[in-house]
Amino acid sequence: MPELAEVEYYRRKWLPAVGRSVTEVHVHAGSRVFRDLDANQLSGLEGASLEHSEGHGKQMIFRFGRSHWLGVHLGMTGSTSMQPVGYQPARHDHLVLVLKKGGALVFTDPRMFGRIRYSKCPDLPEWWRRLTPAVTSPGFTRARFDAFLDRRGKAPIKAVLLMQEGFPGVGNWMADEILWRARIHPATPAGQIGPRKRAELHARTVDVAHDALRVIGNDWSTPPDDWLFNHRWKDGGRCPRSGRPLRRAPIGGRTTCWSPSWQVYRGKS
DNA sequence: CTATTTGTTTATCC
DNA sequence: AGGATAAACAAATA
Repeated sequence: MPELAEVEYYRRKWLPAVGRSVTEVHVHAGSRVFRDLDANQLSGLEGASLEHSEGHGKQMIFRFGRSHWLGVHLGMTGSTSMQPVGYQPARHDHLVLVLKKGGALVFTDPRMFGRIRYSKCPDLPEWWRRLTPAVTSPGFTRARFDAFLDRRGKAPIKAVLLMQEGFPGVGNWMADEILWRARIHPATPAGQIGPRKRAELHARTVDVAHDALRVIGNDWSTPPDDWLFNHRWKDGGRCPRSGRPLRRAPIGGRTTCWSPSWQVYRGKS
């Protein structure tokens, strides 16, 4: 479920706990969400208080005390929540941080594609520092964008937009929305897109990220009907711009929705 | 029972 | 060697 804006929405769920300390750590040890991490290490959070948090693409990081870093990735079905006093962990809760003045921070994920990271170190951990520039940051330059597209020149642009090292936070619906706004056919090989269309694609990527954060990131509002978003999963859905039927098919390994009458550009020029 | 899912990693193919 | 693609992961839902 979560892409850039949904991740921001969930990250905020834990922010009311800033300044409060952890009294107990409950883990579902051995759960896939911990991967190579020994979940027992998380007991290091006991006694530390939540101090700071950042989001980046689909990743979030929470600092406890001065040197405890907790990373959360929601995968496909993960979510974070803050629960009231006396909360009883549910079946798919993998991490529960009980807070000193009551309540708990919870990470839940039925499918376990999500991931919890933990590091104890003075500075930002390596897995956070190596992230590439956010699409909403000044570091997301045309030069970097061009180099990335050229390097993945044979892959369909839809697949390239989903690559987190180039477009952190972009997921399936955002990629479709970006391509629809830029009027580029999703199967277009990335290297076949000419400079004018690249400028369009770069700009629309930034727009969709900002729009998604504004609309979904705060309170998960429903986007307006002039986005592709509201039409993409409906059978018989129509393009808000051309009024013609939308199409769905797997491209780049993922179900893709586009407007054949609107997204006519297929490369070159 | 089958097909679907807004994600990532690994294996395999080219 | 490095990029492209498919499979695997696991569970809920339609």
